[in-house]
Amino acid sequence: MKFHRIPDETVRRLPIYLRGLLLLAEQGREHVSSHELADILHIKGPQIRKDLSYFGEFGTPGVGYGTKELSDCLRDILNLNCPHKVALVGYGNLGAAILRYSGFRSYGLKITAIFENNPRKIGRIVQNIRIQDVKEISSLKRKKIELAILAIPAESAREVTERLEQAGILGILNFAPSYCIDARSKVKIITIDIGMDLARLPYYLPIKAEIAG
Amino acid sequence: MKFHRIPDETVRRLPIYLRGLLLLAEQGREHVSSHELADILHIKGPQIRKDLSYFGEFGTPGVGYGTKELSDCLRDILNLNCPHKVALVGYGNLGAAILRYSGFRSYGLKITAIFENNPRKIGRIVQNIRIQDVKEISSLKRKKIELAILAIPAESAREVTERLEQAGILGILNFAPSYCIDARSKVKIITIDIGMDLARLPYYLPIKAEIAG
DNA sequence: GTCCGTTTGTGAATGAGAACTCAAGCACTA
DNA sequence: TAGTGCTTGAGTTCTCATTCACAAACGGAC
Repeated sequence: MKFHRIPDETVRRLPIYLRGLLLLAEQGREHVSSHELADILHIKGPQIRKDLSYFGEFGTPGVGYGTKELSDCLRDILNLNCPHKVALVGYGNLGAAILRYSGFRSYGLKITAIFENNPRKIGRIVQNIRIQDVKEISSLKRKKIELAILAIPAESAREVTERLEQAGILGILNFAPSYCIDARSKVKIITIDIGMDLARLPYYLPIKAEIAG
Repeated sequence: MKFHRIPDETVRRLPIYLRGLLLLAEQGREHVSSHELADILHIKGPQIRKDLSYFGEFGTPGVGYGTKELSDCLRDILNLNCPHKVALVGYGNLGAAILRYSGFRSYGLKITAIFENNPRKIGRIVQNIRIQDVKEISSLKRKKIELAILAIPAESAREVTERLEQAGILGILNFAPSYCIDARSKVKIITIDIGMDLARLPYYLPIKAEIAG
């Protein structure tokens, strides 16, 4: 294994591999070949092998990958071994849904702080967490929280992002449109834009009004 | 403009262009250059021009693109001119949040049917829509609904997807893990996997425990 | 009507990622 | 110890996407 820059797409797939392996390990499987994993995850075998080879040699020829070993390694690579505290900014419909979403916990990610704009929500306690004023975001530095989920309207996204950055946040999962956020920010931002994804779905409907050229 | 296969990535960006243009038109801007649009949307100018050139010639040299004209054309291309009814499957935390999300409406997309598994929710009326049993999904054919949003647990994703397909659904916005869904389905499926996106965020944290090679 | 500054549309060049292929390696058998 | 059947790891090829660069086109000034 030589040194290589690791493609973004590879990193994007690592959590998928991890989930598949955990599933198999749960079922009692000790080994799995890249070919079988490919069938399960709908990702081609060579793709899986190449992705993994960027990080080391985890498999044994003739046998495959140890489900337990490889999932442990992937946890290490993804930095999911130590638990991470996450701040949730915005407790509207989406924020509330995310707080209640349980899928994060198995990866050691836990929401431990919530911030809101709306004075009527500030002070309320949900899931044992007191909702704080957005102005108190700076307190995150003290609490050593490095990750945040941004579930607020587009208008305030830029300002809040800057505030998070100043509070020492290093990674953001952002649900606001990506253009709302300062492009030259040093923080790693992963954007999920549900509206955009739904808006391009009708494009694929077969009965399509062609536009004049 | 010669005939070209249109790249997926281009289609993915079209709604972004549309949103930017609508924003500018609202502000009273009549024209915009690709360079200015690039600054706003954080997408390079040549990229924008090339993307648009796949569909026709919308701009005038020396002037730029008409905000109104181009946004109308993009609406046509994206098939967002006629209103679309959307079925929401799964009325848990996420489903409820999506129902209340208003961003869809400006694109002519409206949720007009809701399905659930949980007998305690079936029959309830939310936003003037009666929650139906998942078993009644076949009724979508009669109602001429072609799009669906899937906000259900991973376990039932495969079965429900098949049901949707049989009911004539042609496009799905899916929030379950992508491997849960039959890969050889003919329906267009766009998957959003929030858990996966959050799980790879810690990878980018600078203090990273390197794994042994 | 002509010149000038600006902006488009697009072929060509570059870059990134996916897929293919196969030599090398391991388990198992005898 | 040698042979067989799988499976990995990685160099090569191929496909797709982005960026560059420039000729052609337009508005406005004079």
